[in-house]
Amino acid sequence: MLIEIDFRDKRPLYEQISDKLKRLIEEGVIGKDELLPSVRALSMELSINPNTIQKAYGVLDRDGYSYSVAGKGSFAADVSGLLPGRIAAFYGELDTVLARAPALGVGEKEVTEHVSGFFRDNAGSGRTVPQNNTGGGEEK
Amino acid sequence: MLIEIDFRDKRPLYEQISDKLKRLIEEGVIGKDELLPSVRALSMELSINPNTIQKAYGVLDRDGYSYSVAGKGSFAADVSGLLPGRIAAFYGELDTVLARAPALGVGEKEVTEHVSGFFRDNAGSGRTVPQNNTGGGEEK
DNA sequence: TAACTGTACTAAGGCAAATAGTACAGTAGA
DNA sequence: TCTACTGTACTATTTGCCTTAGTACAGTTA
Repeated sequence: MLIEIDFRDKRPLYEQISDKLKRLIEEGVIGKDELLPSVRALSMELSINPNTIQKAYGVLDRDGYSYSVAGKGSFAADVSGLLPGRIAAFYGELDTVLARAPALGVGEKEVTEHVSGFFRDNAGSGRTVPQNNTGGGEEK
Repeated sequence: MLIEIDFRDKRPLYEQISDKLKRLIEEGVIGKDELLPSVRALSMELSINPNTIQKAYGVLDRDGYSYSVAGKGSFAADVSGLLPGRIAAFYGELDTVLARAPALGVGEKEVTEHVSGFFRDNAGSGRTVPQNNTGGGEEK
């Protein structure tokens, strides 16, 4: 299934779930206005209390990754507007990791080569962000 | 002082303390076989319960960053043997961050330029890992 | 001997996460 | 309308981890 729980992960369940759903929406695996699994269905599938799923969905709504309609369900939102912030966060996390390089004796050359290797290996799956859905999705 | 507590950080105090001490030892700020502050002294300085400091020191010992001798104190260990593992972990974390790049539309070019900028800005503080202490330090 | 060191306990309080159960309003199809 | 789904909002309880508090013991050093 799309979502799997790692019980060795010390992070809260609701955080794992919301994070994974965020990434699926970011990557376009769950498209704009697509119906997310219902709270109760996902709770049964993962054998997790519905309240925990509800909390995860509340985070998604709050952070702009989904919108919920009582009686209908929760739908993936248009996240194109979140792009600048997410890109800034990406570079911030990158800096946090890079900050440890000097103490490890890892220089710019090694990092650059590693980056090249990464993009070479992921050339096939390197899908561009699906941000050109303008026009097709009507607000339900 | 070398160690400061960030009470806005949601991580446990003992984890913050052990992490900061690890980095200080990694970077050579605390040299091999150098005496760490005592459990009680650090607990008073940070206004934290001694048990919390003790727990942090236990983590350091367990992870090979220090060795403790009852009656004498805790000393920074020789972490040169940990380098390969730490470098591997570094690249692992780097890959985790890079994995989000494609979905954000961030390509190899942008990442490489950002990396160059990072190393350019940190040129002064970019100290090489102090791994050539072989011979000087005797096991106490 | 005195003052330090690390270490090992027990006990208690606080807090967030997670579970359990119930209830209510809105939607959609038979 | 009836039924079954949907999200949402509560309260209560349990669980586990973190932190504090206090005490105790063995080893080291001046």
